[in-house]
Amino acid sequence: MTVEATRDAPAQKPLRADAQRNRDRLVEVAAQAFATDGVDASLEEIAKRAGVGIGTLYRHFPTREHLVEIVYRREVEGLCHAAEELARDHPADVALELWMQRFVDYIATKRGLATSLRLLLTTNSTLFSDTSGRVSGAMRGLIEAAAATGKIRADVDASDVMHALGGIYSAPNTPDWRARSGRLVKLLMDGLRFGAKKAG
Amino acid sequence: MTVEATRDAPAQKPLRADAQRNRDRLVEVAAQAFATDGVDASLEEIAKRAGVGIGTLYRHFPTREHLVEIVYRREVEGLCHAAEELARDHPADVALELWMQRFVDYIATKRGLATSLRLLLTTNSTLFSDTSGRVSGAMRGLIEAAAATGKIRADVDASDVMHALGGIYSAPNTPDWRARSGRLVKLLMDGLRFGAKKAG
DNA sequence: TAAATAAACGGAGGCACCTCCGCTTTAGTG
DNA sequence: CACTAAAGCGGAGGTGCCTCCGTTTATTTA
Repeated sequence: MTVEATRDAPAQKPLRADAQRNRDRLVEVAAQAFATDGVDASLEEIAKRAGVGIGTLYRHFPTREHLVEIVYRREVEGLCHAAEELARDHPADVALELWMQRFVDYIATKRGLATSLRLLLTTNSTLFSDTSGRVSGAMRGLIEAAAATGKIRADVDASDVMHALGGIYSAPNTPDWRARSGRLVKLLMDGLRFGAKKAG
Repeated sequence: MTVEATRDAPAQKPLRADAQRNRDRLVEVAAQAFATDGVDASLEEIAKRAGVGIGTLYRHFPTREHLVEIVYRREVEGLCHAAEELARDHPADVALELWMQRFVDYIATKRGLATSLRLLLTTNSTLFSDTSGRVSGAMRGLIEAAAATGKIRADVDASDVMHALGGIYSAPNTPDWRARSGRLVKLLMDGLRFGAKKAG
């Protein structure tokens, strides 16, 4: 109840240089750890690998969920950024294919974080809308570009493709999941290329 | 991979007398502990208070969620049983009112278990359908009885009342939540009694 | 009732969580 | 540069989780 310059605009002031460094390092290491060992990766281990004390980790991320959320958002960010980059550096159909392969990795991560994410997605209502919108937006961009340049058939849209990728979300857990998903993407691409420019 | 009389009909054989005793005791104590301290109550403490070792607790309930689920189902069971009992021992409108007061306790518990339950309800798909059906069924019985005997107005049904109680679920967490909910029930009952037998 | 056996018990031990607070580092100021 | 306040660091320590396995107890059989 102490009255003390209660800040109401929480436009967080920039972190001190060392703090920012540590924070970045932590997220980096955590992303790796979650990917390798699942959401239950030891936070103490993460702190150690990032070369900081456990206290530092907890100051930056008060709960495991905070850290998971940051890592997940970063993943989404990376995926969207990759879309732009691939679009710049490759023919539209190749960009789309490469991106979908990366999308498989994203799903893999998402599955790894499943338990925590489920909770986060029901709790933190903005998380779902933020991320799913961004991802499908990135995909739409790639598809429209590929269709516009005649590299893939023009009679499909982003939601069709997203739907076609649905299988990746579901039937899981086998050790060959990743390989299978890769093949699914290839298959889908063949289908998309078939008939390109024909229907135009 | 050892082949060894794999039982396929898991009609669980009755527990040994002492085991059953311990199990009952654990659930009892856990219900109390969860109500008092929330879902994060110490399992070791629960075991101790139940007079058993922590190993025993874990043998019966491999995870905290198992225990939470059992406690929750027991709560639902109790609530439904109370409906029958109250209906037997009181005039229909009084039974309904008393039952709704108890319903408030149930909601309180449910809120206490919130985090775990949310996870359970998205994971364990039968849990939701089982319990919500039973509870609203019990309520419907009481309401129809009260309406049939002319103790409350006849132009409402169970889903109306459930809806009217919606406020109890939502706006929460203030220390006077329970008192407020109690008043809400009273208010609702007055409304239900008003016009009884008039419209018949 | 005594012996045999399957079921259940319980708590020590190892690991992870998370808080707390004395120490260190940074970023300003003169 | 020297100084200082504020920001950040880190890890010891107290607590809870959960597994593992030697010991105890209920039940069955003779």
